[in-house]
Amino acid sequence: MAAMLQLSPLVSATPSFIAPTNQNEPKAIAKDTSPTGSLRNCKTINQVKQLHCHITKTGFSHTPSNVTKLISACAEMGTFESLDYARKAFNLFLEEEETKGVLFMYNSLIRGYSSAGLCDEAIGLYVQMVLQGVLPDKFTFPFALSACSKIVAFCEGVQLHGSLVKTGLEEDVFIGNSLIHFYAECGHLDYAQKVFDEMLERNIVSWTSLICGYGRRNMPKQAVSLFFEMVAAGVKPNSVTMVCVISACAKLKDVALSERVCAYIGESGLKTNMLMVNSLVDMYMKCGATDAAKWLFDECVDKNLVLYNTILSNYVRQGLASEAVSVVGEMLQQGLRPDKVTMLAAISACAQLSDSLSGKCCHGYVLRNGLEGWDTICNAMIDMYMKCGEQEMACIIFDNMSNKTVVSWNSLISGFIRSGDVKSAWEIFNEMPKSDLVSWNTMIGALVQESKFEEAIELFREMQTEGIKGDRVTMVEVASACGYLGALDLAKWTHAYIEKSEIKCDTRLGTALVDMFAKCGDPQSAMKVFNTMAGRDVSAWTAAIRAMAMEGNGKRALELFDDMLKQGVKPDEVVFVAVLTACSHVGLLEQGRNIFMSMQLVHGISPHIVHYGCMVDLLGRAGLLEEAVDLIKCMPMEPNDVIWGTLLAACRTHKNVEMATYAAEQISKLTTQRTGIHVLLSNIYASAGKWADVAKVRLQLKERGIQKVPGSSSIEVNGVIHEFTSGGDTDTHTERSHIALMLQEINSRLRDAGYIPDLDNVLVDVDEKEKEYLLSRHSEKVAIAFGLIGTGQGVPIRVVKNLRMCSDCHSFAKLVSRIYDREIIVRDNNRFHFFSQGLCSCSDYW
DNA sequence: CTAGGGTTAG
Repeated sequence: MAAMLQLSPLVSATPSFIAPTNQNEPKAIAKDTSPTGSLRNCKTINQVKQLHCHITKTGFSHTPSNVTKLISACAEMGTFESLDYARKAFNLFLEEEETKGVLFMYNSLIRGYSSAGLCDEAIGLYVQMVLQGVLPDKFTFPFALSACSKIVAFCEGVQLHGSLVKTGLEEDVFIGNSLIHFYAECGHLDYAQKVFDEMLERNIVSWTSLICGYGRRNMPKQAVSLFFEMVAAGVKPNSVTMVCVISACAKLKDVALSERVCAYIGESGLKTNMLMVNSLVDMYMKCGATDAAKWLFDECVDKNLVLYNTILSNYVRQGLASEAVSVVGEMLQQGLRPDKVTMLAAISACAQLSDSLSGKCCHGYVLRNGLEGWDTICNAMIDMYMKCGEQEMACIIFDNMSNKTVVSWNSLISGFIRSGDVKSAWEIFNEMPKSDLVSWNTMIGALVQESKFEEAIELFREMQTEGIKGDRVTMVEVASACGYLGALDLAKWTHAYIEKSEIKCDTRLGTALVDMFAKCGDPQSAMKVFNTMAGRDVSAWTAAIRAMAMEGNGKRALELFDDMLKQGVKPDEVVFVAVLTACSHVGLLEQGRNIFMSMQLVHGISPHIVHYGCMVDLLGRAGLLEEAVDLIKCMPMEPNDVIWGTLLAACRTHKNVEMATYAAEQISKLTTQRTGIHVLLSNIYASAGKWADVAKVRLQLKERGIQKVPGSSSIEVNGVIHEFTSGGDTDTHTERSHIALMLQEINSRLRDAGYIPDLDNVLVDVDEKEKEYLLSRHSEKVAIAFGLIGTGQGVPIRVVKNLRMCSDCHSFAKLVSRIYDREIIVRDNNRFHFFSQGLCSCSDYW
């Protein structure tokens, strides 16, 4: 403390710390008759210095009253320089004088430091004053507490609370309000509420502080109900209260509730000020009432920078980048200077539009205005350059950052993943000093994107051992991985994990869970999740409809679609794909036709080529190949390889080689072709025994370097996923001899029951014996055999196959389900087959 | 003396 007091040497006439004054400063002294009194009129620190110098020369005495005036003038300015000047004058005074009158100086300085954000200084000064034996008063505590609130200095604030209880000041309403604010800012709403409850006297600030506290701690419901409680208690809100409660409404995204709250603006006769307009615009934007927000915004005559920034950030958040760009234009026209918040939004808009030219303009503006010191700005630029495909530029910014945050690293990682450079992403992920939840989520998401589902789950486990808990985003990725794997036990575990960890299941996660259970062949669980979901949007309904479609329950899928329409959910393109797929899976021909017609006529949605594909599939599967071709011919767009491929698949089902050849000819005219189509065509020729044509197609495949995707089936046994590839990969499996024996046993029991292998399904030209052998090694058969070994009686066998199941395997599974009295569920690449007692849920229509 | 607006990555 002594050292602190000796910071400045004792000076008599002119204080040594007075900097040379700027003679061009407006003269505050000019009309002055009482020199010390005019200190408070000073607008700049140089005026103060000049005046101070002047009155020191003319016999200024360092009386408590004079020094207090000097200090409060400086503290009021709140600049580092003015505070420094005040502090030095104060220290000087402390050395000359006793403690008389020093309390006011402490109060002014603590307030100055606190409002300038120099909170540590403010708290330090409070400590100094107590050590010096100066008793804080009812003004000291609010200043000191506000400093503690700003830097979330919980322990210090609690000590202050303790001391003020001793001084008996806790009944003061200002102090109570400061305590509420302090505890709320520290996240202890329980303590804030307790202070509020125990207050003997409350005013509007008490209510507002608590409402604001709840709102900011993401408890907007409590904030709004406290507001209604306040109104019911007869307390009138003021504009600050309204700003707080409106921002809570924005978080709830509830327009109706917001309107109820806003009714009090009129009722209280409150004049709307700039801050209120701003919070209203923000609220309407966040509630999705963009038109209302824009109307208010346009009505406002003297828009300020913050209002522009509000609408701008919201446009960017909603992905309306071009709207944002036009707002920036308007703003520049009004002569407003973009600040760092504006630039943040502008840079994000450039990122969304992949507009590196405008992005570079923003970059230039940032450099010219010295905004590159803000890490958020640099992070946004990294993201922008990455999204514009300029990795080098992003890396330069990253390398030049002196204060890299975890967001900087994460922006680089996600940028590399987006550009397909997963290797670099991994390097950064492993290299970064501190990874957070977002980093892990990004990497897990990348693995899911790469179809490395087991690795994704593995990384999720690793993340937990690192002590990082998953959130909604993590679980959406994990659920999606489970779905692709078709691993029901893992899926159940994931669902339980979400419930146990109290992860809030929002619409997105709920939808992911419905999809997961559907893909794992558990439509009951899928529907259970769906039925408990709160805000079901069109994608949630789509997931449920798809679940029913995959199960082959076309009727229920259509019922769900009807329910959705009845509940007023607007259908989109995607849901029609699910509904039409459901129709084609069970051959609901008329319903499918009607729904397809209703798309344009009732819902105003023009069918996309995908929807035509669904119709071709529906007609083709039903054997109406001619009608399918007619539909293709009158499509408003050029048919692509998928359309012809769908027709080709139908030709295979109905063994129409002639039309298959026609479809194949059409495909060969197209420049873009998928692998699957060639394989399909060669399979059709193979089934028909046209081995010369098969060879031709195979040669084409080889020439283009296209490889046939090998059939592969997986099955989860005791939490481990076993994968079998068609054509003898069982050799690598540890249970290979068991599986081979089991397959032999199954085949002989099936043969006794009258099973004859359908050799049409073997697509290579070999002798009968060899065909039979190859057929018996289809991956789903191997997986079923392994399932029979590895699981107990009564446990359903669940197999996931990457390709469409062949008809021989289908008959095989039906028979096994009867002879071994087991439920078998096979998910192929687009639907499920539930085998039980010799029958399949698809009634052999698939 | 106490309460209030806009902020990047998954």
